[in-house]
Amino acid sequence: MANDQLSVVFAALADPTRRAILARLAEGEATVGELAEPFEMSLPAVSKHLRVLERAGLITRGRNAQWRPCRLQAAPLRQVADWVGNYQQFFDDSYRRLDDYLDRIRHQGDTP
Amino acid sequence: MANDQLSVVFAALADPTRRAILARLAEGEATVGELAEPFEMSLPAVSKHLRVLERAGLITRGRNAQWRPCRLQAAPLRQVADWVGNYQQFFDDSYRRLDDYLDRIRHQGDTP
DNA sequence: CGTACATTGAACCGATCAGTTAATTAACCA
DNA sequence: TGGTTAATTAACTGATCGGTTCAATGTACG
Repeated sequence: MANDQLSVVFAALADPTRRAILARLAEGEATVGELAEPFEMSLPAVSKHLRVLERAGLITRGRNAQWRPCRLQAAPLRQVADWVGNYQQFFDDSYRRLDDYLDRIRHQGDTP
Repeated sequence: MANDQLSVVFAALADPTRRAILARLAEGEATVGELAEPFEMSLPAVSKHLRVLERAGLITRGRNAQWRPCRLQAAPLRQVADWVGNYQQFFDDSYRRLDDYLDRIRHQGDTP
């Protein structure tokens, strides 16, 4: 995998377990054990996922006795939003073309 | 890599070469040779990148004699935009917290 | 027909990934 | 102090990635 920041973020997001973890963290911070609970995989596996998310800057980890509460970080998600936002114009064009197409087939029988 | 659609799309985006290819295609369709031109890698390497993008639904390929023109497809990018949009609220909260914080340190000297 | 061009396929390589189990660290608690 | 709990590290595995080179395919064109 490439090591530029955006690539690291996208790679971190390319896994449903990690996205589920982010969704959980959007509701508030949680410990590793709490985050692992919904999954069938081992704890070290979850720990590795968290490390991937941390290296992508998507989460930070604090310390509270023997717990390591995780918190979601918005910045990389904004990066993603900004990147995909560059294609907004393309979305719009794409929709316009679809509309045109639908208009055309809609009026196809009008002038045979 | 997981094989659910969104994971496949994110994985495809987790490479600067592939993102550069998409950026190029946002300006209009192009052949494999044209797409490969800016890069130092071999043509088969670019061909592989294109296959990854195609399997993610990010591009489609047509046929024109011995050329295979590639076109950008908006749908998966919309998927990404929608996904990240779910965190918009979190962005806003995050900004609000930052604003609060900035306000606090800004007024720190006011009431000692 | 034969040759040149655009692209893909096949086989291979080293690196990384996602998971496992077992051992280790670190903090609490009685 | 010793035991329990939370989490990470270490070592290993099979699969996938991103790149290479060389060969094959398919199309145009003289």
